[in-house]
Amino acid sequence: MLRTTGKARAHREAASPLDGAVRSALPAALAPELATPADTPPKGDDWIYEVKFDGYRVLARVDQRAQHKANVRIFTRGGLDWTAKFPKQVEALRALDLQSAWLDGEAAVLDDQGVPDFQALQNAFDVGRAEAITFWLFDIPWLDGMDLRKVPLEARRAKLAALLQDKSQTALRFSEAFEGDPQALLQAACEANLEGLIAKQRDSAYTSTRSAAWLKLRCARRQEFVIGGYTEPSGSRVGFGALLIGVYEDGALRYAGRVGTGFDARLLTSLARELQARSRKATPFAALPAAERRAAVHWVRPELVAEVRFKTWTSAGVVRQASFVGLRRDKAPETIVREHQSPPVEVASAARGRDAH
DNA sequence: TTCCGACAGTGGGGTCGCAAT
DNA sequence: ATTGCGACCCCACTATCGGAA
Repeated sequence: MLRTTGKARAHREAASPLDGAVRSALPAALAPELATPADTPPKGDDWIYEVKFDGYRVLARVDQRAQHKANVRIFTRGGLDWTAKFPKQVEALRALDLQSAWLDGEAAVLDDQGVPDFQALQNAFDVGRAEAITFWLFDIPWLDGMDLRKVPLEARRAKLAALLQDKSQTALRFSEAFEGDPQALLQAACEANLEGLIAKQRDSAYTSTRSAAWLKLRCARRQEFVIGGYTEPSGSRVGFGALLIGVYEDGALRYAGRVGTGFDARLLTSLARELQARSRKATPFAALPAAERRAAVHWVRPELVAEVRFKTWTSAGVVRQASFVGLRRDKAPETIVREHQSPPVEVASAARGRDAH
């Protein structure tokens, strides 16, 4: 099944009656396989490792037997038809030496250092900038009438690599696999500022669900932030919605975004009490984005320090994909600044069991 | 019986398009 | 012209439930 929330689905079907027909072109059985988050690399040598591209997941359907224009279509993970956004890829897919196929990969834009840049990808959809987009293809669950989903991963990838031998073109590229000591590979990936690695079992089938055969190994950053405010909870949420966090820069508290996940119900309640006890009228942040000035926010005295795990800093200087780790009562708020050279990899953390297998 | 995977529901940043102001 | 909002993309995380073990 495609993974969308019930709410989102209802919105979409109400918005466009065509969407249902479009989604039906994407067989439920070919929904993209998802990786399971893991804290430590797997043991053993029956795994291969690929770069985790920070982009949009794409599934491409090619059917050259049909002579009409729609013989190549590109779908998002949610099943939306985004063919029109990738003209260069459509052309390149038509030129492949095959009759029919489903191809699985990630659309990404690389920066100067060869690191996938998510914001650059979003900008690339502007007119005339789609040239920068590359599909990094890593799987082929269907080829020339053959269902390859039960075929071992390495055999599928060999077929895919054979189709993508032309390295001169940038529209479509084969996502190379790496072998070796997983700790060292992950360390190297993180030092290269990559988002992480995907570990895949060599002989695994293509399962269309979240599978333990595909593991997501993240390069997470973490550091402390000063809590300067919080938002109201909504829906069934208790305590508060999100924390507004910041770091000191030239003696002033600079806004660094929100963190709204990582708390359980008990922590939401107890933290809310501590925040209310520090309530104040004026914002402690030096310069707030306009949207944040308008938002309904409660300000607090900047006395609490939160440790936060996040993926990247955005160009606006706020954290992306942040989650709360814990309060740091041992840290003085005035000492909290942006850490530029923090060790990026957290391979040493204890396996939490569930994620690791 | 216990455990685990899938799902729903919170929360985040960013872009786009469109309607309201 | 500006602002607000929802629909998309990416995602992290918790709570819950039903079926597998």
